[in-house]
Amino acid sequence: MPPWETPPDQLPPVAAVQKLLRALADPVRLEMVRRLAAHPAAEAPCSDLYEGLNKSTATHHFKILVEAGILHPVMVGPSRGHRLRRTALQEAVPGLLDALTEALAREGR
Amino acid sequence: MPPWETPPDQLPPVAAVQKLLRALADPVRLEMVRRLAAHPAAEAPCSDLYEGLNKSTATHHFKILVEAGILHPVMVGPSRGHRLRRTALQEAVPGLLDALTEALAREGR
DNA sequence: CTCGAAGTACGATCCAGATCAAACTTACCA
DNA sequence: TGGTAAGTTTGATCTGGATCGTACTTCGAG
Repeated sequence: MPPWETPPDQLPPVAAVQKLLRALADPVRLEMVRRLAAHPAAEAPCSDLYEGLNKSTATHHFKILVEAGILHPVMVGPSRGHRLRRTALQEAVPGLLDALTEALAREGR
Repeated sequence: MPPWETPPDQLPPVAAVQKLLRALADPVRLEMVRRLAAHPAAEAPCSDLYEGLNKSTATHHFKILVEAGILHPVMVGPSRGHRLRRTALQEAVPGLLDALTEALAREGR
């Protein structure tokens, strides 16, 4: 979907709470976000963020996360990837991302 | 489902993050929780928490919220109702409920 | 004891969305 | 200039879960 890399100013706005929750409520997508959040750069190529999934299914999930304003599609080195929109999320729903990642960590994930 | 009122010690445990998100990701249920959170006593009869819904559909949603550990079925005055399990939730996923209610309030809801 | 109001249980329907396979696109590398 | 690796697109399928109507339960008021 990104011809090269989407300019940060024409990214979709972070969605409303309800849509955010919908996006995060899927186990596959939650895991994607968890891995990105764990990543130091909060940035990774697509294939690092899932396993045991058809590629087209992964694309489907990425699209939902991007449209919810959670991920930013970027180029990571040679291949495509995504960046977690930490500050935008923090602005939209302060504390949400932290609450989730901490709780997931405590669950042993 | 409650013969009279469920003893607090045999309530279902608060579910894992993923299941919590699933429970909250539905517009009807999110609104139910929002109204309860807004309520001073965090407690209300069923029918105060939704509108324009078939009663059996409402029961369905309540069941999901109870099984996720978000609500506690109780007697509110003469009729049945639910209480928001604030402290249990705060223990399980600190900050989540606050983050959501604040963001919803800022959305104008 | 019956009536009505408030929820619950059950069964049926219906649709969003999760999944996959296959074909196509792009970019990099030999 | 192929070839391969990584994603995307498209189209099809299938299932979880949201919804409703109807019947049943329970409680309080008369």
